[in-house]
Amino acid sequence: MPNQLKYDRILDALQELLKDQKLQAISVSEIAHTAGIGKGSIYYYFPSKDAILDALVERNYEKPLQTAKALADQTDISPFTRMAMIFQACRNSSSEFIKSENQAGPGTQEKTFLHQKYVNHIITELKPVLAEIIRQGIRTGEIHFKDPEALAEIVLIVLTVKIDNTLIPSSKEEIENTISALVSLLERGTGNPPGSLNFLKSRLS
Amino acid sequence: MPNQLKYDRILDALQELLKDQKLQAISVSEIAHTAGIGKGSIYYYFPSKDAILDALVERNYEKPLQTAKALADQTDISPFTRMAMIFQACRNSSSEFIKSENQAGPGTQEKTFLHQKYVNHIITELKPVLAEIIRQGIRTGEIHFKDPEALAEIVLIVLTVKIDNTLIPSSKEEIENTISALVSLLERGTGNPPGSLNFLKSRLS
DNA sequence: AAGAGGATATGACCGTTGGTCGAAAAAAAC
DNA sequence: GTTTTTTTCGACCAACGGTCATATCCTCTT
Repeated sequence: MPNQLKYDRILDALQELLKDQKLQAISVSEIAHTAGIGKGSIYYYFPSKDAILDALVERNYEKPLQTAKALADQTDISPFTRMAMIFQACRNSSSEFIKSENQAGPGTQEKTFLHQKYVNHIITELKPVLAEIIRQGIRTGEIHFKDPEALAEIVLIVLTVKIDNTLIPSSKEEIENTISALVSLLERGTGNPPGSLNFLKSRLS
Repeated sequence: MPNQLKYDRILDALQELLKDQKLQAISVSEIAHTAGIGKGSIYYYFPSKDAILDALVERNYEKPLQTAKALADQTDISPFTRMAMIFQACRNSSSEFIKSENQAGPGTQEKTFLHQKYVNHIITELKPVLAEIIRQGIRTGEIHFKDPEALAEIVLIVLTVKIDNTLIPSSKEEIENTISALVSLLERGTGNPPGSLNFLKSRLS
């Protein structure tokens, strides 16, 4: 909080360095040098090296998450439309930040917490929102399901894991197929006619 | 390869130490000492600290995966029973090895490759097996679904992510709920009567 | 204008780490 | 028994994350 400028400078530096190195290979001194400050200053703004990564993830996903959260209260929009908007928010937020080259070999496995963090962040933040939307859909009779929280979690897990595309790297086609299958499962699982949720499938960037 | 005994001793040591420490907190010297050998010898068997972890993951998931794979050909057993056995295999393999204390706070995120590896390994290895089982179920009319591969993937993603319990740490109760919801979704999504797949829910250890 | 006092910034410094290496010990080969 | 190869080892190294006493800056008060 004290000096937002330096704080951001540090985050920028880490983001820059992450583009072509794994986290383990980046030293705190390196971050400090890239940010144009002394190493000691890093620890004035962050308690640990890991905390910098946490903050970076936080910063990059704050905006899409906030807009997604705002949807929960828009009760005038159909639950399914709002669900589709959340789907879209997930897609945008991921493609913006994590553009890792998926080189083969065991080297890339170090950048994974970044992805883990992304998935974790999105799911935990979005789950209550989506659950609330589902709950509203249940109330209006548009959705039939017993446990809104669990359904929200299932949807978000599959969605984020597939969209992130790091845990189980797949072709674009496979991703589409899985999401299509998820939508089919949702339709039948929530008592909706086939094809009624098709708009959820809309293109992946 | 040269001396399988020492090799295994090292893996045992790491496994033991992982029970109550995160990977970063375990030093190579510590592993060596626990294994009862000199530090230098570690590097006679493994090229790096991370390679030890890789080997450990490999060793721990080989057996349950092999047995799960063997199920694919057991066409005399009902597809649902075989699915339940795969569910069980996932549970066993994870609970056996990954017993992380899920302390709150952002500190624990360093052990993540281990979990990422687990999830990735299980899903990619088990997906064709489960898909084949589902395909057989479709052929016999016990399951109604269009895309067996995608369904298998959805099931495995939710299952492993929840069972691993690292991406979205939850209480045992929440895990049960999510899996119950998945089963409900499966029942209705595959044209089966409610409750018919209940045995898939069987207790988590 | 002076200076007191907190906020900010820093690099030398510390304990420890992952990994290397030459040499010793053990085993194998002859 | 002697050479050769495999295996073991801990002292050693560079580099790391993190700490700290000190230094600089900024803002008030007088």
